[in-house]
Amino acid sequence: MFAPTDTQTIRDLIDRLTRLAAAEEWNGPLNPSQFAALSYLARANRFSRAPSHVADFLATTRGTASQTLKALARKDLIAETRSDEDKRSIRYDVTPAGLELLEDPSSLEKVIDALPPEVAASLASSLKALVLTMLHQRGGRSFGMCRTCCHHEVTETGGHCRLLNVPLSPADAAQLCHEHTPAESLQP
Amino acid sequence: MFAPTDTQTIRDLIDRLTRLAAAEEWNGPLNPSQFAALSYLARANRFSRAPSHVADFLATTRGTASQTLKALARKDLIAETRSDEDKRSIRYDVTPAGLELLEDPSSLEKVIDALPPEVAASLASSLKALVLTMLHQRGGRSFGMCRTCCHHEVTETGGHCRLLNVPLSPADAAQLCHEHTPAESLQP
DNA sequence: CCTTATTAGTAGCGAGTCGAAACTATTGCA
DNA sequence: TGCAATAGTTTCGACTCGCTACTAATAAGG
Repeated sequence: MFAPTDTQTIRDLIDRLTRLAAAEEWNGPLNPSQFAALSYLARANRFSRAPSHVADFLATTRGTASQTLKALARKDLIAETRSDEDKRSIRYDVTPAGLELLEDPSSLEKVIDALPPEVAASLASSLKALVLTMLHQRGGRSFGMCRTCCHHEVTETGGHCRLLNVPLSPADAAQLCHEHTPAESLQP
Repeated sequence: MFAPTDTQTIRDLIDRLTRLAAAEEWNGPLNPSQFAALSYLARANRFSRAPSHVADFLATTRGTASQTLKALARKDLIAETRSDEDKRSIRYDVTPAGLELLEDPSSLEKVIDALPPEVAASLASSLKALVLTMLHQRGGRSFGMCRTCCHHEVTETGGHCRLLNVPLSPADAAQLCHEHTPAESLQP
């Protein structure tokens, strides 16, 4: 009487997990959206910290992202920097106060931490596959790390991005980029 | 140079998956919360369809659940029934229109459907473990099916709930119950 | 009995999400 | 030079969400 794993079951588990995390989480003064935006900014490289990039990452609109970022800026967790080359664009950097807030793990993170490593690895790869498929369907960007990007090139000093034509430090190469394109395509 | 699967990575994937689904999803006129509530009501047994049960399941407050249910009732997707035994309590049943709405799968469900069965099974069991641990921490209920409950008893006519002392049809035993307590505890 | 919790559900408040549309400023293109 | 595309913001309306205060019904204890 083994039911084949129900699609709805998985959908439901993901939904409940997110809700449970959201109910418990509220990292300090932040709601889930604000936390997700802050967490993204802390991991994105300097070319990927504009409102439109945050909107892309969070799968929302620029308008909504703009509001969320303004809320974070009001709390001094991020600071805006206007670009010189393109006077339209803005970059939001995480302040020390923001980084501090990101340090303590949420209850969900603690629970994930307790998973056996091989279970965690398998879970991560399944979820990654789902996310990539969803992204592929909606034409969204993958936002991976530069070192897994097809535009990334390893040099003797560190790395180099062929697309933006800029040198990348090892720290840079471990950050998320909005131009990221996986080096290996989905069907190998 | 294999990074051990990062806790934050998994947290982030779950979050992104939910956001992608939420952005795409919007089943008809429903937002994710309303859809989750409707989906729950369709799967819950007749003892588990009150606002407080929905609140428990969605890990929110009774106030919020009440509003969400009122919104669904305004759209004639659920109908309220007042109890005779306890004049305080209300039960919301899904209407034919509500059931119809639940039929077409969301884009996330389609993507999950495409997973190889063994991957889906492993994913489901990992997620289930995470959800159960989170629930255990916050003292929440598991909302499983009667047939996996420690109060459930198999009889010749179908099943029986020792807790509520009521007979259960096979269909009943496959629904979610707010009194559900797993037959096997977490540490066997 | 009668008083006093306790429980079930609701209303209202304030902050915030979210999509959509309208709007400014800047840049790019032809 | 002009027009379209782009970056970001603002405003609107519907809704979520936690919170507090509230009503009504039930349960418990004297």
